Amino acid sequence: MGQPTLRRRDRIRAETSSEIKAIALRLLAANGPDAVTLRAIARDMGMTAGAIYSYFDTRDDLITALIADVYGSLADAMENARDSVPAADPAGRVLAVGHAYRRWAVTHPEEFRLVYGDAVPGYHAPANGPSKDAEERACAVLVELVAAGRPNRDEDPAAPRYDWTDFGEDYAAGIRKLFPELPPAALALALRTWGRMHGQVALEIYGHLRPQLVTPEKLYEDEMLDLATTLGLGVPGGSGREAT
Amino acid sequence: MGQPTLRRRDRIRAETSSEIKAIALRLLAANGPDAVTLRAIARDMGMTAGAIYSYFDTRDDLITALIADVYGSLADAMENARDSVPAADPAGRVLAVGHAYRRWAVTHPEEFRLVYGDAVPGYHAPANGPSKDAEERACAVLVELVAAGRPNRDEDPAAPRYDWTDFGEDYAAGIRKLFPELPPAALALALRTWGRMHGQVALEIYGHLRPQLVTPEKLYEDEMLDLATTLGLGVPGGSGREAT
DNA sequence: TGTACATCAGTGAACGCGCGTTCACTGATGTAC
DNA sequence: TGTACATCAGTGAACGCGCGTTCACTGATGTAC
Repeated sequence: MGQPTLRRRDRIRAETSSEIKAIALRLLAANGPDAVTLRAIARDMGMTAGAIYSYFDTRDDLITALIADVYGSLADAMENARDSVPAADPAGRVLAVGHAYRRWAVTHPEEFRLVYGDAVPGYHAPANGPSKDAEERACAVLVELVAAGRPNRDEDPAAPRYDWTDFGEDYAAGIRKLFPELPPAALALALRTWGRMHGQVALEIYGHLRPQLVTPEKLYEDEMLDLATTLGLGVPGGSGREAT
Repeated sequence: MGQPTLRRRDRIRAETSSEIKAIALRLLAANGPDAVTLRAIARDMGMTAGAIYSYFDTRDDLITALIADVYGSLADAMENARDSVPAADPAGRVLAVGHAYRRWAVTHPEEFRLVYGDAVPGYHAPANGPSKDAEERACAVLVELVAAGRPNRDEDPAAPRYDWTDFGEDYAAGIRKLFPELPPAALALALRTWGRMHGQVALEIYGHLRPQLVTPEKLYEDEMLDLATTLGLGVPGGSGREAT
């Protein structure tokens, strides 16, 4: 029975690999991005720095894996938020997803910086992007929100301004496979939605809102309500067909 | 005549100090934040690293000065944009300022990261914020934009939700001195405006929009048009009183 | 069950690197009379 | 105008630091018969 034992070694390998990432995250959250070094991680694990090289070829590979994990957890949070509100209440879903985005960022500020800033000094992301999957999942959630409002937005003057050549080829293909009937303007609106959630959150996390504004969540709430209106989704709690 | 010569020394001091910052900026723009080190700057100037210490007490002091300068240039760009459109066309002003914000960021991506991200590894900003003046100038521009739309926004349901205790004391005081009749809800709206400009720009600069979206300026244009509507400013080119 | 061999995770010491910062000094520039 | 002194910008060598990465090695774990 060579299989079970081989599997045992593999399992231990996978566990150690996870532990490396977990400790890297802990260091990131506790002491900021500068603290995430191979030596510090090894120190925390009671290992030698060199040992990490049997798990990750390079420091940047580790960071890349970290970003993918972290981005995945943000995508999880967004998906969970979406699923926590019935599809019949699309405005409610926008609010839920929006607040999940901010909530996640406020609870995981260093992770937010890792994904959306240049948290780690000297890190260079691989060419194809460090975490295409998670980014696509997050995007899909937004596209779904926007798509729900389409019936109320048909007269949108901006609609005819977009066609698929406005988007990256691979990216557009990926999204169209998930939403075959989606018009390009809806994807544009989804990206605008993302930007709108992102703006206030980024300002808050990077400390540009906090001393000046005492109640950022109130401001964000207003922004999300206005966003739901822009998307033609009516008012939270409604069916999405009843316009304001 | 001791004065003129004393002034000469002072002038040379000021010039060298400026040159240090200029070279730091050049390094930042050319090679990214990791390249901004005292040694690299000194190397570029044909000086010794230690010499910089007669101009800046510490590396962080230099970075702080840099941020203040850079933020000031962004504030300049915003003020110029505002002044390039007559006050009678408030929606046009929103578009001008919005595009100036993005334009500046796209032309100075590293500087944008310096101000709004954590560009420089190991840098810790001073307690009172590295560039309160420039931030206040930029904010004032936005408040002015929002204030211009007030007549058309009196029925805004969000208006009564804010009072001055929602804002930092010093910050509120500074703004109220500039705009004595401003209601707190207008300041809230100004911060939301900022967030809205910032979101898409930050995504673009940090590379989250670019491969997926080919025409970010088009998307941004739409966002700014919608923003002008939200602010109750009507349509660019109009007087601001004629609602859509 | 027992023995000979293979695998491989982790060691520990070393490498070269560039950094911020300090300090005793030199030499040109400016000052006072 | 000339001389004695003060200022002070910049030198150059050194400090200690922590980093990523490499490599020959050890010793426990697993494999084959």
